[in-house]
Amino acid sequence: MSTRKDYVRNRGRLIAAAREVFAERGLDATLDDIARHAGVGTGTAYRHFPNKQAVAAVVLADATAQIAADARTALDIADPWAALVTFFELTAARQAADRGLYETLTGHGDAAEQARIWPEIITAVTALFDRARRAGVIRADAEPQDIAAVFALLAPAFEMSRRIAPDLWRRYLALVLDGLRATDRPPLPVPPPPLADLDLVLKAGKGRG
Amino acid sequence: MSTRKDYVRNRGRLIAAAREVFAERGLDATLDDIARHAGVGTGTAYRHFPNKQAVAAVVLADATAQIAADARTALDIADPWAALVTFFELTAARQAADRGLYETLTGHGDAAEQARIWPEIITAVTALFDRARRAGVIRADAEPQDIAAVFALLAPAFEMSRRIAPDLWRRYLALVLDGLRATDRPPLPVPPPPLADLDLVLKAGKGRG
DNA sequence: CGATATCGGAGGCGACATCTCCGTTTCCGC
DNA sequence: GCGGAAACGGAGATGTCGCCTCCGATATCG
Repeated sequence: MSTRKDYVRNRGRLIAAAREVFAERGLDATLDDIARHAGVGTGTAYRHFPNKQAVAAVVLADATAQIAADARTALDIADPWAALVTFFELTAARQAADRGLYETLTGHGDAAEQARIWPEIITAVTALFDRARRAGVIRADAEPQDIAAVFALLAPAFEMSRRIAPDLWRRYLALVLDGLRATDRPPLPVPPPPLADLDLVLKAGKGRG
Repeated sequence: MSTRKDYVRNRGRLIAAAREVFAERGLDATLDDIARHAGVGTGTAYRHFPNKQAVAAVVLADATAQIAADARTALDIADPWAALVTFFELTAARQAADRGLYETLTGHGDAAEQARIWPEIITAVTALFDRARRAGVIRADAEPQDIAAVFALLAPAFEMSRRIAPDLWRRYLALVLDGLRATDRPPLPVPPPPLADLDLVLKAGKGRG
């Protein structure tokens, strides 16, 4: 913990660069990439952080916390369905803009970060779902853990958006939300995965077993 | 092209092993994996096939052709919505059982195989969509190219199914189909990607730009 | 049984990401 | 300013991994 000017400056540059690089290229980006983007040497990067995971943890901690906060904030919206839609759209927008973020949320990143953030998200979303169900605006057989699956489904939509049109994800989010809305439709054919298997839900989409 | 007993036997073993290995582990499986699974040496594998892509092409050619055939067959079903649902369920089931297949369809594999099969699929699905739209059972703003996106969205669901419960994908397919069905819902917020960008839709979900 | 096609799998090769080492540069207190 | 400690930079050592080749061993068949 130094106060030297160059040390502080480079630390700031590294974190800013990490934010941009992870957002654009995802968690596979190398620490060398980040160092180059920050305009510092790789040695400097490794002096500031023991490894790539440490940088990712710093950069992504508040991004994930933000998601949970958004879910809690959405409870302030009076209309239960509007609250749910607002939460999904805000969260999806954050993910569409940050590849590292949705990779983290959907299981490609640090398992510890997921284990920390998901229970928080699920708790907040459960409140949103309960309210929506009481109001009869969400299909009765939707469960809070489906949100983890929905985020996983949207990951390819975010990727498409990056390549084709920045807003394309809105189309497929709307499609999924319409499927989630209450109607006279037949019940979903299979129960959701048990909450205890949330980690498995998230790891899906990732390769290797 | 030999008729020696060991040659023919090993070729059969290799193709059978490739089918299993690609289905279970996806296109990232190595030809060495396939050889080991077939109980032959890697040298043998490389004598029968110039490289991994060649094996994949042999193994996946009929699987993808089957999808297109399924779409055409679905046109024989009288009810337009039932035809669409049947096609999706059949195709999704095939993909859920074969990781190599959905990786190929959604852009992780050989670009040539995709370029060959997708126009065929889109043509057949366009007929299904047109009929459904005329009958008013599908939302008017759904386009045939959305099917490529829907398959991409389902890929994570297939992955989950493999890890958690073999039928879990049915839940999320049902959700998406319910979103696709005609109702009094607001139109989708963004147009679908142009047909000309189909290759970009498919490449999404894959890493690196 | 011998000629020849085929087999098997160790290992060469190239690519790639992680992280270290040490000569050079910057900083800051005196 | 000046000197020494702190920090920098980036070449390259290291380890991993997948692709594919080579050649001595083995199987097939006339």
